[in-house]
Amino acid sequence: MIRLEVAVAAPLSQTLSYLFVPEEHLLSDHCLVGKRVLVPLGGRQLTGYVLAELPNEDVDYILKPVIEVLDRLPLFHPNIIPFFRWIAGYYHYPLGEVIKTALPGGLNPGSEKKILLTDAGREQLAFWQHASLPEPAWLPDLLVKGSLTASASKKLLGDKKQKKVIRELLGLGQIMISHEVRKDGIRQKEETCYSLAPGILLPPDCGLHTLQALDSLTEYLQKELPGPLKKSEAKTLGVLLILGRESGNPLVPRQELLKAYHGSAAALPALLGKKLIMRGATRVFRNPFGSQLAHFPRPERLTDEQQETVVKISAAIDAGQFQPFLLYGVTGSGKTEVYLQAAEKTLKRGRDVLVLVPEIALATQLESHFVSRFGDQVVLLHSGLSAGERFDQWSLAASGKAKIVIGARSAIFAPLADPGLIVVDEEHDPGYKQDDSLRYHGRDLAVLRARNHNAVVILGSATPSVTSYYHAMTGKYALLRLARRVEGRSMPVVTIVDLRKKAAQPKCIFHSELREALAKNLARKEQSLLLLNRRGFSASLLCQACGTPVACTHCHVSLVFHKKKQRLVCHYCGYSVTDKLVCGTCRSETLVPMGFGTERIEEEARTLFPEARIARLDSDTATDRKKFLQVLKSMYNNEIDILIGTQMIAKGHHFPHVTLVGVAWADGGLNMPDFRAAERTFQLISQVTGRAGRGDRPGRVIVQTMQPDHYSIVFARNHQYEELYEHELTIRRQPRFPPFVRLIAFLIHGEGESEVRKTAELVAMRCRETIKGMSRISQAALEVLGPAPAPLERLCDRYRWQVLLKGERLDELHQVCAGIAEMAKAGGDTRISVDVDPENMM
DNA sequence: AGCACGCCGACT
DNA sequence: GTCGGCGTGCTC
Repeated sequence: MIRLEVAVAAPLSQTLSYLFVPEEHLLSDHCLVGKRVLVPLGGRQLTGYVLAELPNEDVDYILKPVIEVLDRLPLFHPNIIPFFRWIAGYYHYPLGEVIKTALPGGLNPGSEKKILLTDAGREQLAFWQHASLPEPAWLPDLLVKGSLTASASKKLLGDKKQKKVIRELLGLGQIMISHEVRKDGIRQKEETCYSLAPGILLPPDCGLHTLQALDSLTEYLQKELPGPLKKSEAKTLGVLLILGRESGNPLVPRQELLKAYHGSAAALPALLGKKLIMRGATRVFRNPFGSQLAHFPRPERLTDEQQETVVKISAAIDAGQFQPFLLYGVTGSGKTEVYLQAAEKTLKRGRDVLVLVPEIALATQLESHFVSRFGDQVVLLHSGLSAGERFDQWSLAASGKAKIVIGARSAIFAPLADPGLIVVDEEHDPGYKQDDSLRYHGRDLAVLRARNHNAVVILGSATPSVTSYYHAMTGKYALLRLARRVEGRSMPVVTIVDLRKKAAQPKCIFHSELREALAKNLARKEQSLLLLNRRGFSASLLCQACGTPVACTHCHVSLVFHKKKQRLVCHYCGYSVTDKLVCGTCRSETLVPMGFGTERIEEEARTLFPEARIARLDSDTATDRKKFLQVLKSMYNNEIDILIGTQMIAKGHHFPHVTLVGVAWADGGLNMPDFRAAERTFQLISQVTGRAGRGDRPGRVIVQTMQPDHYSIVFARNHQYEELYEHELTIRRQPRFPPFVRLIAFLIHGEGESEVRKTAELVAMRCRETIKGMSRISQAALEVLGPAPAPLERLCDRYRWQVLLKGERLDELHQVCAGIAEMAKAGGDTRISVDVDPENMM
């Protein structure tokens, strides 16, 4: 009998203990740590994660036993558990939910309340169908199917009504409630295999046989094996023997047998009957790699800068100590090759490699490079995979079969036993910060995990985040620089076009410079890229009579007009209406599109250059990874002249034929109430600028803006990263903002406006009170801002208020935070979420 | 999060 | 008097 420490997948701040009674034969050598268990908790059953096996000392409550062990093999290594615990503490999130977030989805069984129809109910229902429909609408619709989960009915009826209906019908005896355990949706995929039965006489020289020599082998087997044997049967045996030898595994998948010799389909059952072969199953791992990955050969030589960088990283890998690097390399300077060589070195030392990339966009590029170099040691973890593929890739890493994991943000939790190198590519990318539930930062966790494993971590970027560069300047990270592009390519020339002066050309997004440059590029048969960071046709529809934009009914934002769909869409909650509208304020019917989106740019480009091959890439056109890859591929193959898109096209792609990049409206993000707005604008322009001139011909960039003198735009034009960094520091020193302080944002949101405001006031008050009770020095260092309505003060029918906490020391901040986390469940549906190190201030 | 337990208003 | 509304607190 053992006691287990279990973190359950529920918002509990503590872990719980359960009893486990092992079966005799499994007693000693099967450790449960890292496996999931099904456990009872307050009248229901849910998934828990075993964190430790504890000595069975007495406790003052009665332990309940584990219901079931859900895994045969652990899902994570025990050495990652301190990492999970740290995350739970740092981000003020329940440990069980942290682990649930970390694991691939779909592995979370638990009991579920189900509504079942009784015989009486069935009769009643049959009667109703002949007469009129009964009041609860889901009765005929869904109970006909036999059962309905309580949560599904809640969705249909609303919480209150459903409770009433259920009680009524329960009283009438027409339904009953049952608790059923919902099992994993995800299974291992298995494949039928055959092997030769043991003890079969083998030909002495069988090591030499190949499929070419099948006929002689068949003859041999037919002669030597006892009992009459059809030719097809002997041949099947021969194929089985050869394929088994070739792969080194006597279990041969049925599919491969059939492929090699079609006649085996009929022979297999006969052979089974004669006990000459055996049937089995092996696990197969679903393959998420697209069929057509480009092959990238190893470059013949590195640049001097690359060489120097690799040497430094190699030394750190050899030392086997925690060492963070910030690799600041301009676009096109060959950071990827540095990663690859560092990975190679790490593998040689017998350790694992973890590579993080921002969302799917980059995975494709880097993925190809890593697969070209390391083959099937590489697995992939990102949102583009199906749940089954994800689970398989996870298992490959967990079992040690795969040594390299490439993935988006959540891959930081990949179950590698011994990561010796963690790479975070494009470390400045805001996509590394998860913006709901567990609000972790993939890059920050990468540094932490590297520290836990005594690993090297490389944060790579052409435009490092101000925070990371600050850490490099203050000695927390070692700085590595790649200042020059590979093969002596020059940085593109950037021209800034002042949109204010060109207002004489109405309603055209392409001002003369850009239009002429596009035409020229088209004539030269070179590719162009056009960036605008807003999808849809126009930013809004404006009432011409009273000037009011059409707003979302659920959010405090204007609706974006999508011309092709002929709908107005809310980009926050997805609400949409047809464009046949009148102004909500003055009933006027003349609504005019205002502002631009990628859809509109595409339309104008097609009118302007009817002969050009134009494509658009944004989340409207790239609905899945396949479509996304298709566009990238045709771009790569020079089948597109002008590619229009959102930031999706700015990130990390290598398009060797692009020589012109246009930014339609560079300062679009500058007016956001976010202290990082300028930093982001600089990054976006620099990143997209970096797409130009990556081939033999030099690149050119045209940036259109209303604020040509803004420092972020001027510095981006001149490729002056350090200057931007210095300028940001002077701005952020006073009033204090990161990197000089750390932030914690409390977001208070709920349906009731006054309730939300009141709770926000309470949160701010509680913060200030806690601070009052602290030392003088702490009081001076800590600062509470707010409460104030969030910039997006209403989203998805919920009002939003903010309280911001500033401080330098972690322990002080967390002390204040602890008091707030306690009150996280305010009255009604008003919630307080804690965002440590917020990236998105909206 | 869910669910039980417990304390007050409007119905038979 | 009870039914059923929802606020508080616990879950090994």
